[in-house]
Amino acid sequence: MRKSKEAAAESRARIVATAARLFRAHGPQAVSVADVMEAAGMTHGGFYKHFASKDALLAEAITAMFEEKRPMFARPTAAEAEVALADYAAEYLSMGHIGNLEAGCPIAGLSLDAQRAGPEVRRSFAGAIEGMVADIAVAKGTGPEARSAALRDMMIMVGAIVLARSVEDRALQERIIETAREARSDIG
Amino acid sequence: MRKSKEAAAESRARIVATAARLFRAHGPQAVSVADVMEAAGMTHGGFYKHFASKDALLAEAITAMFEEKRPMFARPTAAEAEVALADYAAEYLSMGHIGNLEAGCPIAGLSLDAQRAGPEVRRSFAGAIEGMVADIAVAKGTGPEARSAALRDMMIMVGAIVLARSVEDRALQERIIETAREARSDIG
DNA sequence: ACAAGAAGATGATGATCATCATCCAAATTG
DNA sequence: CAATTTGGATGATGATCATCATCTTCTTGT
Repeated sequence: MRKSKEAAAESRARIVATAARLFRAHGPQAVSVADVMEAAGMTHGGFYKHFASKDALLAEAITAMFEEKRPMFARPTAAEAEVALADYAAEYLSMGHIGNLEAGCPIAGLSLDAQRAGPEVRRSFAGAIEGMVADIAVAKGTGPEARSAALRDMMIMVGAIVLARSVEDRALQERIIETAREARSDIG
Repeated sequence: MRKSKEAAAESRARIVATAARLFRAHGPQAVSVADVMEAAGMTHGGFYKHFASKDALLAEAITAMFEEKRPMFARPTAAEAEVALADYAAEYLSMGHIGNLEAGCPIAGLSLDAQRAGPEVRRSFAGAIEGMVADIAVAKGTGPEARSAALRDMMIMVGAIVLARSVEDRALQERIIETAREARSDIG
């Protein structure tokens, strides 16, 4: 049955939000279009009324994931950005994040899949990361130095979560997290 | 037709080596058993004479990937290990590595897939990483400090490659590589 | 109010795949 | 050298999936 314009837009948003969770949790290849639609409370049939392809949904879901994170660290001034980033890093480098595939960092959880996907997906991923670098650089001051400092932070955080998730020993995971926190503050 | 004992062992090894390349390059889900067998010069039929399942092959391929890398950094003494690790890091943090999915670092190229796979695969991945941490710690001296230093190196290297591959701008990739090199030497 | 159109449901379709059953020929074994 | 294995080939099988066609029911522009 037909839905009103707002109801349809709501459906569409629900599909994207659901996909953002499921794709991160299990990987896009392991989640079917029907899975997403069912988790969003619909049947598979309506999908192509909203999206041109599964890849198109993935591209949108990726954008949504990054936009969901952005308020946590993006601030207009260096002083505010520095505080926000510190909070974000504290939450990022935590055992909770390791277990939280579903709502965790898309770089740590989806980057390999994005790299292997079509150009549409790759571009949406790359664009989001480039925006994130710029946002984080605000916390690091001005000039090219700030950009490098932002990259340094990001690679430590992403590397730590990827590494920690790959390991099974909980004590080692904690050690990795702790080491990453120290590395971040050692470098400044 | 039946093959001699050595010929069969050679076939098996070729399957593992081929899988190690293909799985890294395209992801295990995107590579079928038939793809691997064909690339190894056989038809799909013989596969289950060698392996219990696709996951069993993936687990073995993962072990093989790590063993292939081990000679590049593992050394018995701290002095030798330090030199070998420096060489390895120089090659690791390079543009060539970014483009070389097929023979690159399995942590940077396959960790998400391993995390999502069955327990057999996860265990083989986790075990290999734990061994690698121990090997790299040799270059960092003794005690728990060495282990942390090894982890710090690893997360920077893995994070840098994951991040660089996710981005499309070549100049930014180079900046990421360069930043990672500096971060490694800043920390020591 | 009515005609046109769109959201979403139901139900194909064609492809791909992991795994299994069989068969064949060469290699072991005794 | 005969009997028996066994590596590998050929060819199902059953499942899953992305995508499409069609139908129904409601919304919306007129």
